[in-house]
Amino acid sequence: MTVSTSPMAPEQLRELLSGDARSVAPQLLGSVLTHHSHEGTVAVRITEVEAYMGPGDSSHPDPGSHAFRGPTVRNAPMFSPAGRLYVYFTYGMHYCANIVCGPAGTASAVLLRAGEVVEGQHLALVRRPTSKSALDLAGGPARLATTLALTTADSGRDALADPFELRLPSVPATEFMSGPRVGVSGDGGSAAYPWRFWLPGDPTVSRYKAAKVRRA
DNA sequence: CTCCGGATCCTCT
DNA sequence: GAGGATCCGGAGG
Repeated sequence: MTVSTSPMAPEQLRELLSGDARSVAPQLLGSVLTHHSHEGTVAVRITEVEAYMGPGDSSHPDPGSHAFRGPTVRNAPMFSPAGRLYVYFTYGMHYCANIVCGPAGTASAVLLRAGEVVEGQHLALVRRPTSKSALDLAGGPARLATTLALTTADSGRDALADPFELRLPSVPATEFMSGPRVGVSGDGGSAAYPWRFWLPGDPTVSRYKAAKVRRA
């Protein structure tokens, strides 16, 4: 797969990310997040994201957001300047990573849900030995975080500075899909919050699973 | 292919 | 004390 991204001055990129997550999220489709370490370099082209808002925007309260009830120790990076990482630990074993958006003081972030490993496939496979194909190296938010070696130690760090790089696509995605967010319980996961965005037809995007209906 | 349960512990109530 | 922005493997169709 051809990757076409363009370099951009960090301050220009940060300005772009300072919009709210719902408008920034689709612009991140096709972007490439790179992580360098002593182990090597892994780069992921983002194919699926979700927007989460904070309590500051009263016109769009987001009950699915970690920041819905205000700042806590865990979600503090969501309130920090655009371009930082917000990484959290969940289900007792998984990490998930967001790019913080919006101006400092608001809590707007984009969850990186899936991507394609475009550099460092071997290292990615070492980090995710259970992967059965290249497609699932970063096909899921926790898989993507593992592939890039992201943990809570990275939460609050700047994604636009060493050891990270973020490049937006040279041409923004002209077509993308949107729909309800995955795994969000309550109203926040309903069709009233169609804040999941993905590149149509990309094989790394998780197949949509409708919430299962249960009988009493 | 789909469905379902277990893993495992941090975070906030 | 409950539940989670998930993943994986096993059972069944």
